[in-house]
Amino acid sequence: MKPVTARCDSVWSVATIRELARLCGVSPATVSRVFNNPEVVNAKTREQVLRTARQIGYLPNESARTLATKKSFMVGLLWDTDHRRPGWRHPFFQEILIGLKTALSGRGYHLLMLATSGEHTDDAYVRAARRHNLDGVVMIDSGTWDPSLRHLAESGVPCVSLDRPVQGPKATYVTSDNVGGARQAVRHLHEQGRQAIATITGPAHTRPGAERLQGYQEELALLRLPYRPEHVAEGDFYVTGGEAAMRRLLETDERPDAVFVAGDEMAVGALRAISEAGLKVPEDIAVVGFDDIEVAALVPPGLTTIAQDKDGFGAAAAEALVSMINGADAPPARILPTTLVVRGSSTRAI
Amino acid sequence: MKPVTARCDSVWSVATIRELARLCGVSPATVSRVFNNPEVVNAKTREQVLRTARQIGYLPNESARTLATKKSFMVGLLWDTDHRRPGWRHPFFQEILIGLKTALSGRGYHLLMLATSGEHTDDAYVRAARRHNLDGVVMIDSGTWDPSLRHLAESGVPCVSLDRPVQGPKATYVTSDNVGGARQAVRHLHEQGRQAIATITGPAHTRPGAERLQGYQEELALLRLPYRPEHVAEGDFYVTGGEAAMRRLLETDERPDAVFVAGDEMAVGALRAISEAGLKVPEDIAVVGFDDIEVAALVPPGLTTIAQDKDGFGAAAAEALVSMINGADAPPARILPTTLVVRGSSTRAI
DNA sequence: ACGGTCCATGAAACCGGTTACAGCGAGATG
DNA sequence: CATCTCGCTGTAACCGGTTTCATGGACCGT
Repeated sequence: MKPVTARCDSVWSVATIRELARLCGVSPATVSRVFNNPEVVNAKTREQVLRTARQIGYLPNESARTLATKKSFMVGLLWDTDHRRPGWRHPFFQEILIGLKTALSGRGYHLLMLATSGEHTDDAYVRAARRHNLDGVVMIDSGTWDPSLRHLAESGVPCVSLDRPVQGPKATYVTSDNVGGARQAVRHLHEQGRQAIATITGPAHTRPGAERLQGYQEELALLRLPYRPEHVAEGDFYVTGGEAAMRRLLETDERPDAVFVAGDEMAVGALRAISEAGLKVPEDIAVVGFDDIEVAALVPPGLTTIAQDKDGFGAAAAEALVSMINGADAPPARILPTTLVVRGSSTRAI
Repeated sequence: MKPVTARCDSVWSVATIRELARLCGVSPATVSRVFNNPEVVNAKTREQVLRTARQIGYLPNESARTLATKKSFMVGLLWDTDHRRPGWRHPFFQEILIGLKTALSGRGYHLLMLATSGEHTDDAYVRAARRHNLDGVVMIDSGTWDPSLRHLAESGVPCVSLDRPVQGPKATYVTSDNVGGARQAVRHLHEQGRQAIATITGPAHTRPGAERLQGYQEELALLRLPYRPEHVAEGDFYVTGGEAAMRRLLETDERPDAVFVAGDEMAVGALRAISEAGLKVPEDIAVVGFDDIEVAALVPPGLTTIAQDKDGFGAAAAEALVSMINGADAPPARILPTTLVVRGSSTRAI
């Protein structure tokens, strides 16, 4: 009998481990073992405990468990609150987020998006991480965040950064081969017969921005194409910045016949500026972007772009994090290869 | 003096409340009060405790705190693992996620994305919520998830669902005025002089899908336009589904001169199908979408659409959740108004 | 000098798990 | 039969906070 679960709130019958132990006539320790170390407990006892647990709806309390073991199985997601710079608000990172969550999930880790409760000290995130017993932390490039990042890297909390280099005993990063990708882009444009290849860059203080510019310059040199500073315009990684930058490029003395844009969002802006100027893509100007976010495929005539391995980001981050959590030293940085995706914006015929 | 922070691992000096209490010559209880109930403790003691806390880098352990208080200040995010249906993977929900996180953050709540550790029972989420002492839960429409949802609504955990109706003592939902929005769309098309207005719907088993279809039908009736079943094609809320649906519409005996598409992603697909068929938007066929996700503004000729109040979703959800957490009964459902955003796809001249 | 408030604090139990260590009984071994 | 192993289980301390309740002292009015 004992229909303890009389009321509809049966679900809320808060059963503790001692309660369950009492019902089974064993000690709490044994119950604990049933869940954490099943093989050491006698098969019959084990079955009975499991059965009873199911009956009364016993669920271990994770807070208590974390308190005792110091493992939370949670990874913190550092969310830049400065919405003006490319943070999680950027479509690229939104697409990454999914992959990251999936990869972590697969390894049994939860993802905690911390409330950045107003306090904006350098160590706000380290503090948050420690308060919550986070097993690890993921953060993305955030321009001027260095102090925060350094604190984290030094704190000993396993930490992987996306796109921004960081090294420490328990800190590493994953990024795309930005230099190589940019070179692919320029080479492709050159192979299409373009000669005056301009570029729209990301903000100079961001790592991807700087590296993609570097790749652009390197490949120009290799191809023995002239480097013209007036053919370099800085954007902000978003549509409007790309549009403005393109307008500036169109006003230069010698109009470019191609432009490598260091981000798809900006590239979409560039397309718009070009069409507003009454010019055609790719006939008058060929465009190659970077990222391969969803819009790239959707905007006519189809944006040729350097695709980043977005699922790879999440997977690599999760893998590095978990290995560090399990005691390993920080693995070397992962530089993910990029691939050229050819669409209409750089080729006459699709 | 006292450069306690000699070693780099100073940050890791795990200070407990008893340690801090000892250093200050007070009891743990007092220290606890300093942080939770500052006004009841003597000003001098308080200052001293705070100072010492800063010196030794004391941080309260949230797990211990949660264990004792049963409040975690965490809200769970239910993440549909079934990637075939419109879940968090859909751009619309990605845009919502930002707002939700921000709104919750502002109220001091963290957002926990739970690992759905393989177990696919109806009550998996209730169990997860209880294990982690979640203060509340947010979930999105997920088609066939009803059992899960019901479990949650009955469990007593404060819970707000996005887009899918649910009612319970601690459960409510927020959604857009899908019927009204659809009617706005149809009316707009009619005002542009269109007569044969078709529609591409979301999957019939989704709530927004059904409601937008209903709005379409209602407005047709009101305008005394004929309702033709062959002018209704079902999509999947994604680009490819919209494209396929549009192709079917183009094959009907009487070709429509306008189409209301119940989602921007699908609308983009529709645009593509139309252009592939050698037709022009808006000259031959006018298109109105739903959602106003980012691409809507980017894809030529600009997608006229029914905008959902994305920030409103997050804000309303957070508000409802927090009020329930604080003891209030479930507030009534919030139906957010939609607004018509006119772009090139429905008007000859922008 | 005395009883009553009020303020500030401390002692100790409690939240719900984990785990080091000790103990016990059964079977194997000499 | 004594002893040793081994498999299984229980005791109790511990994780790091919170909170109830009791208490001690300062201050007040009479």
